[in-house]
Amino acid sequence: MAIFSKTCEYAIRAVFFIAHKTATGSRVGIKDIAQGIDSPEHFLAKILQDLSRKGLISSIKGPHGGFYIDTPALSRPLSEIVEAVDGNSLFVGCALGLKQCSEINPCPLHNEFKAIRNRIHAMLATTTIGSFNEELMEGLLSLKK
Amino acid sequence: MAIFSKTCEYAIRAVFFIAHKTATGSRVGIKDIAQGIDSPEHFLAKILQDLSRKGLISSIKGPHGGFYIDTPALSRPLSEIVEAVDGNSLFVGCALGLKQCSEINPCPLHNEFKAIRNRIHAMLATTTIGSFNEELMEGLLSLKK
DNA sequence: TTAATAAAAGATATTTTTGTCTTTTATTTT
DNA sequence: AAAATAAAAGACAAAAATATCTTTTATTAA
Ligand code: FES
Ligand code: FES
Repeated sequence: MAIFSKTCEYAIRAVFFIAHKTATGSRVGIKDIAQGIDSPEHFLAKILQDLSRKGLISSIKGPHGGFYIDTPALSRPLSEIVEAVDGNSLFVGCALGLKQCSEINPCPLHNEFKAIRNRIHAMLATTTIGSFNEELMEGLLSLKK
Repeated sequence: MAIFSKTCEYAIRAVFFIAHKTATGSRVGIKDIAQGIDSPEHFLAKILQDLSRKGLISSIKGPHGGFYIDTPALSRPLSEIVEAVDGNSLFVGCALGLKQCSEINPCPLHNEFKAIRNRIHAMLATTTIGSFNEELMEGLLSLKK
C-alpha cells in the first residue's frame, strides 16, 4: 500500500504543478497539467473540480481560462490538500484499524506509530503549496515518471 | 487513507492474536481468531491460508487443529507479514506515486518522506511477532474495537 | 471405518477506487 | 450574435479491494 490514494497523489502533484506554472499570474489548462504530471486527464479533471469547489485552487472557464493558484493560497499547507482528498484518517487513525486510536485502548503499535503519524502530519503541515516552486522551475524536482 | 490495507491490518492483528494465544503450544481456531480481533471470518480465513502457505504461521486440520505460531517464528519481524501481504511498496515506493523513487529524479517530498519511510520500516523490522505477548496477556493492549 | 471437526479451496457478490467518455455551462474572441 | 475555447458536470466502465457462502480435503476420535 502506498501512503496516499492515487487520487491524493495526483492532487498533490497537480497542485505543485499548477503552483509553479501560475506563480506569475497565468493559467494552465487541464491537458497541460495532466501531461505535466503524467495522469489520466478526465480523472484529474474530477479531482481539480473538487479542489476548486473547496476553494483550494481557482479556475476560470473559456479561452485563456484554466487553473491557477493565487499568491495567498501558495502559503497554505499541503495538509489541507490531503485532508480535502483523503480525509484526516492518516493523521488520527489507528495503524491496525481499530475503530478509535486512543491511549486508554491502544493497539500494539500505538506508541511507535503515533510518533510516525505526527511526523507525517508535520511534514504536510510545514510544507506549503508554493514551497517547491524554485526547485521545480530549475528542474531539480520531478512530478512525473 | 490508512497506512496498511484492511487485509494487512487483519493479518497483523491476527498474527499477534495467534502468537499470544498459542505461545504455550496450543492452537486456536479461525472462529476464535475472527471474533478475537473483530474481523470477517471467511475473509480472515483467506488471509491466514496465505500466510500459512508462505510459512509465516502454521496450521493443522481436524479436531483440536487450528492455527499456531511456533517458538522460532515468534522472533520473526512484523515486516515479513507486511511484505507478504502488502508487498514492499511502503518501504521503497514514492510518496507521490512516481514510478520509481530515486535520488536522481526525486519528487518534492522525497527527502522528508524517505526518513519517514525508514522509520516505518524500522518499527516493523524491530517489532517481532511475539514481542507483545506479555502485554496482550495482561490486557494492556487491544486487538479489537 | 464412520462421524465429527476444522482448515483449504473454490465460487460468487459487493463496494470502493480508478479511469473514460459525453454533454453542458461559462467565457472570450471574432 | 456566432463560433471557439475550456472547465463543470453527468453517465458509465473497468479493476481492485473487501466480504460471503459453499464444497472439498485432511485429521482425529469414537
Ligand atoms: S491505537 Fe493503534 S495507533 Fe493508536
Ligand atoms: S521520489 Fe518521491 S519519495 Fe522518493
